[in-house]
Amino acid sequence: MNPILRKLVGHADLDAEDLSVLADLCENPRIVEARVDLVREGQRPGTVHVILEGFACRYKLTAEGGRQILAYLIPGDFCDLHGFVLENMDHTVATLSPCKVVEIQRDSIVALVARPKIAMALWCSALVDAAILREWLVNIGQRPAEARLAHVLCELLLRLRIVKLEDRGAYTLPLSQRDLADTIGTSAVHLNRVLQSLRRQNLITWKDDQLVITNMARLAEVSGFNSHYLRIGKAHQNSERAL
Amino acid sequence: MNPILRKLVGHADLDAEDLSVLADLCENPRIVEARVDLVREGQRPGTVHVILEGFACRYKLTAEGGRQILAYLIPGDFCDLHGFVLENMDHTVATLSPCKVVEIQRDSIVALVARPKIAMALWCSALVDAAILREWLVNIGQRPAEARLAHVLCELLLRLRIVKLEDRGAYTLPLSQRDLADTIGTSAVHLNRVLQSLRRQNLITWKDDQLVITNMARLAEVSGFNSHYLRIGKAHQNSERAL
DNA sequence: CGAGCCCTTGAAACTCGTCAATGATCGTGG
DNA sequence: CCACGATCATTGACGAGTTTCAAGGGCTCG
Repeated sequence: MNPILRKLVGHADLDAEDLSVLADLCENPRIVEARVDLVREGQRPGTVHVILEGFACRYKLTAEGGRQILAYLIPGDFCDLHGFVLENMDHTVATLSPCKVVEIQRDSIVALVARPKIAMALWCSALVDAAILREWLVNIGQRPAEARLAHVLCELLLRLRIVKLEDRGAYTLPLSQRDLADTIGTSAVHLNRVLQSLRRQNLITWKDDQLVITNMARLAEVSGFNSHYLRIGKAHQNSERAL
Repeated sequence: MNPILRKLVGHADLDAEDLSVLADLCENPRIVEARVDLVREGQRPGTVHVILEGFACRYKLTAEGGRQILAYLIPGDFCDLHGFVLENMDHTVATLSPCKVVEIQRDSIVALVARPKIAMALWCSALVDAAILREWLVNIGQRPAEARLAHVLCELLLRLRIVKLEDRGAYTLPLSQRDLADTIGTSAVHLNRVLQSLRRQNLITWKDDQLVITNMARLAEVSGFNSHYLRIGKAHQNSERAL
């Protein structure tokens, strides 16, 4: 079952032909190993990348050598639709874990957005991405490191649930501590301490890439997490019936 | 001369009729005093607001009472085009200074986006807004407070230049220090100290809302500022000829 | 004239970053 | 096969950046 479908059905009332067009996109996936740049800052991508399996991210490097992760790209996410309108990328897209990726050609994208419901779903999805970015800014700007980390873990839980990659508070989190540090803007050392604080409070466990949120209510509380910005609608909640 | 035009001509090759349609929008502006919410989080705006004069912002409040400013809205900026697609706002839009604002009705927006070049220009403009948001995340996540402040001031210089509200490094900055603190995620006290550090280095002066960047090269250097993400193209640089 | 807001400054406390060292795991090549 | 280097997680000590608390001065406005 295709994560693109799972994601987009939450944003628009796709009909059978829409679904089959989307399913056809995933014909020839490519396996990409971890830590590979898919599209680099300054480039103009000729194709659109979609993640089918694994974790990828957007990031930017600073002159001082720091890396800021700007977004996580999880199965079902389109990486570079903006590259279609603007000349070149203002950031880099890279895999964090091994990934299964499809590259969609320009023609296919044009065919996609010619279908009104799919265009609507992609449009909504882009707006949710922007809302996530705003929430990250609040997160990094206003909260202490422990709350920042907790917030990111809460958000991932809900995003992965949409594409059915979460099971009762548990999901695969194939990241290094440095990756997490670069997303919440702390040093790797401090991230480690904050992580252990969450473990000591019995809020999470994390071993062998398996993250388990053992107390979601409490984790959401310490992080000030409110899922509203993710716009998880009825369609997503009952996506088993919608499909 | 209309700031909407100044801004959009940089993104698309608008013809005479496009320009006149855009100019007609600004017929009945409204004066709004400082610190007034234009659209609140959770609401679904029925109209689209455009700033013609003054400074506004997007912001979110946290449970702990903190405010994070997510974007500055300056003359020519559309405040809530996304409200058209999604049900409700994930953040609040408010004036920071007294503003001249126009409210565009749904019908007029539909008429606007029916014109391909205007739709393209609005689309590009939204993508630049997203790029600015990403750069802010890098700014807050990776740089120390002094560089963060310097970066914001550099960005504003260039954005205001596009709409001809900057003159040889000087522009009107009608914000309080608290506003700046809430944009770079520091306390107001620390912002004050960092501000004075920039003044002591003779990089800026700021008095009676008049900000002067006395050494742009140096200010850009200390903040790691690179204007690339703003996508200021040829059309903007020679906008006096384009109009 | 007083109230309120903004800017400014000092001192103390705290969060967080840097430096340094250790152990664990893992893939690679000798 | 084992040694080696590389990457990652962990911990301690120290210092820098930043917050909080507190107080005072300048300004506007009622």
